[in-house]
Amino acid sequence: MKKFSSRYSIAVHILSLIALSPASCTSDFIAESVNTNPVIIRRIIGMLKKAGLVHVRPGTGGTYLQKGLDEITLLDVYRAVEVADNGNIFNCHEETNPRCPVGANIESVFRTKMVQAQSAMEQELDHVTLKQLVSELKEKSGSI
Amino acid sequence: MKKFSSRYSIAVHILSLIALSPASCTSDFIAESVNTNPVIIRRIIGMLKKAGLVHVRPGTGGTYLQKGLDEITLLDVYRAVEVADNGNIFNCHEETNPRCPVGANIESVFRTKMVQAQSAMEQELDHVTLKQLVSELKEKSGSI
DNA sequence: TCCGTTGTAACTATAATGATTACATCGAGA
DNA sequence: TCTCGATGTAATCATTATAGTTACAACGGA
Ligand code: FES
Ligand code: FES
Repeated sequence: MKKFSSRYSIAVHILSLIALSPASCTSDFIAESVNTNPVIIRRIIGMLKKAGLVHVRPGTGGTYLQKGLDEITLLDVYRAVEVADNGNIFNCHEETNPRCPVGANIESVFRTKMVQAQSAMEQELDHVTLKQLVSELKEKSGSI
Repeated sequence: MKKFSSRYSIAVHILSLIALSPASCTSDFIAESVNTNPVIIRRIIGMLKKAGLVHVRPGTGGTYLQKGLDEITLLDVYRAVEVADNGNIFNCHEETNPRCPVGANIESVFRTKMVQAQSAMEQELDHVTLKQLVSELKEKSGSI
């Protein structure tokens, strides 16, 4: 890799904007705050919708939270958009030489350790709700 | 992203093989266990060498650990090969609209949370030494 | 001196990402 | 009912990381 897709930070941005903005949040409006193309926004909103985090008013336009701010954690958002193939961020090279004791067994040992490490990260994300994040945002920006 | 590069799992594989194999570990020998091209192995060994984890006998051939197995953690290996640009695995979209309260402030708030999550993962990796990993490998494979 | 090995450069193919254009569809309001 | 703005989505393109491969100079022990 290098880095995760910026889908994640954009998704958090979108949800925060919806939470804070009194205006109707169309993809054009959001795109202006994020500073990207509206289609990028719509794609990400599509994933958030599929995860049950928001609903959209088709035709008329506008995206709205489907849950309370304190019911959405950063982990929920992460899961909604990250799409780490089957959820694992660590890659294990496949098809090692089975006749070598290391090649035959290292995969399961390595994988176990990686699952632990990844879980530690995800638990951390699970402890932060959008409510907390948005309140920190408000502090920094004075008011909206 | 999707996933981290398999460089990481291959690096762990290489170090484990060196620790367990009585034979001289040339890139060809290692490549056969990992089941890939020797050049891939040499590239990764180059990174491990730069990190001070192994040394190589040029000319003659063979790679050897430069530290004790209990002095090398999975975090050391991760740092040696992962090259997550400047070390951050989470991406934050840049150049948001500074005139929008969310765009102006979300980056620093988001970044703080991500650093915490990433640290939790890295701490987990720091708690596993190659010694532990290799001993688990031995258990699974009987003996070498 | 020979010969196997290392260290790199160069090239290719594949895949993910981000951006963009295009357009069918929807739905509220005139 | 018709219009108009918004959504949903397909298609295309440029950029970048990765993995694999060939080629070859440099090294150093036998
Ligand atoms: S087999 Fe996955 S670590 Fe080498
Ligand atoms: S500015 Fe980085 S989250 Fe939108």
